[in-house]
Amino acid sequence: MDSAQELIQTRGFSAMSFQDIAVMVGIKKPSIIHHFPSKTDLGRAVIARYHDLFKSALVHVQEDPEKTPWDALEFYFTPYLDFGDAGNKVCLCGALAGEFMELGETMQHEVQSFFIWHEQWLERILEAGHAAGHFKLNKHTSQFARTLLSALQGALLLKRVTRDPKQLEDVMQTIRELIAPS
Amino acid sequence: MDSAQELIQTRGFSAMSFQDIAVMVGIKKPSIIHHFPSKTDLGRAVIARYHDLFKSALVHVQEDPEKTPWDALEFYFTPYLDFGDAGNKVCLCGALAGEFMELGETMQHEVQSFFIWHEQWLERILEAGHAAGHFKLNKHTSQFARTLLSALQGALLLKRVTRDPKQLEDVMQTIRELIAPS
DNA sequence: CTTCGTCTACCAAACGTTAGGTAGATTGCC
DNA sequence: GGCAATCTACCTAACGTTTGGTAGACGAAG
Repeated sequence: MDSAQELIQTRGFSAMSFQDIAVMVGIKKPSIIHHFPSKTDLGRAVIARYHDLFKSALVHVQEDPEKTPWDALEFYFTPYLDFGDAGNKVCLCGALAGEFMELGETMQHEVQSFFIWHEQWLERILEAGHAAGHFKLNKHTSQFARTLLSALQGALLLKRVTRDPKQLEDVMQTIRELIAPS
Repeated sequence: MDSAQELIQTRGFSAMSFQDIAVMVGIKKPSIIHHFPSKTDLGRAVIARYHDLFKSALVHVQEDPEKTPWDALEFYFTPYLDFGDAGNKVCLCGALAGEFMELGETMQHEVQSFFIWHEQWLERILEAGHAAGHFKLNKHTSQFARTLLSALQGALLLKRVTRDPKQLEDVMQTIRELIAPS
């Protein structure tokens, strides 16, 4: 599943094959199919694992009373920054969004849930930070959460294309300045 | 080329095949290869045409003395809005960015040029609007241009995934409010 | 003795690409 | 004007490879 996820993030779901994974893991193709009977099954499993990982990490930092909403937001950025070790990895679901119409209903649903959950998490964090006076925001919290998520996903794609790590850092810094109380 | 572009925007470059195009156009597969000897050739041609279309349209509105920077920015949004007629089309280069590592050097360069040019165009418009007092901006025009482009590309992807046209409208409205002078 | 993970050996379908050829329009030359 | 060479767009047929997926055998472990 690690190999599958990496292949999706770097080359895309359509371009990923059982054979590619087999070579990376060191076993033969049918052995992989034994565990994931279809490509869709493998895709679903990878997305579900990815989603759960984010969920537990984000909920954890959100419920920690010692963490400010700023900490939560910075923590939200870090996994995206960490993708930078390879430099050519984007968010798993960002990659899948690019070939969304090719995914089949079940996987489409899973990607959709990922983004909807993320949008709502961001909105909650923003609202909590606003209520506590940490963030400066107008009333349209939901729209701003959408913009933030969009910008982050777009920045990851553009970072890979332009080969400029600053692409992501600039976007993050811009967001920080936009919500920092004057 | 119209069919090829539509297929890339909806299903992705890897998933697009000569056969698909052949069926849409009504001729046979090798006849298409007669015009575009390789899949890469076809891809390059489609990107170049797309890039030129944007370039001429954007430069035109930029140089029109009767148009304010606001008009230019709104005009910049419209082609992205027009993709909405199908509802499941994203920016051509946004789709290609998702499978960037699978594209081969020549196509990678073409996609890269597209985004770099766009980023610079946006920066010029923002700076002109700022100088003329139409926009409210801090000094980091380049970073904001990057954020704007990222948000736009991300919003197009998310719109298709969430099946919510408001996804794009919300992002556009947020951007307008951010740079509108108080 | 059954279950599990892996294997070899296949399959049909689709892929990008090549080869060889046909019909019709265009062009240069007498 | 007539004629041959060339070009263009398309065709059928097949190439070798890769795809997702299947069937059945093997050894190890409980």
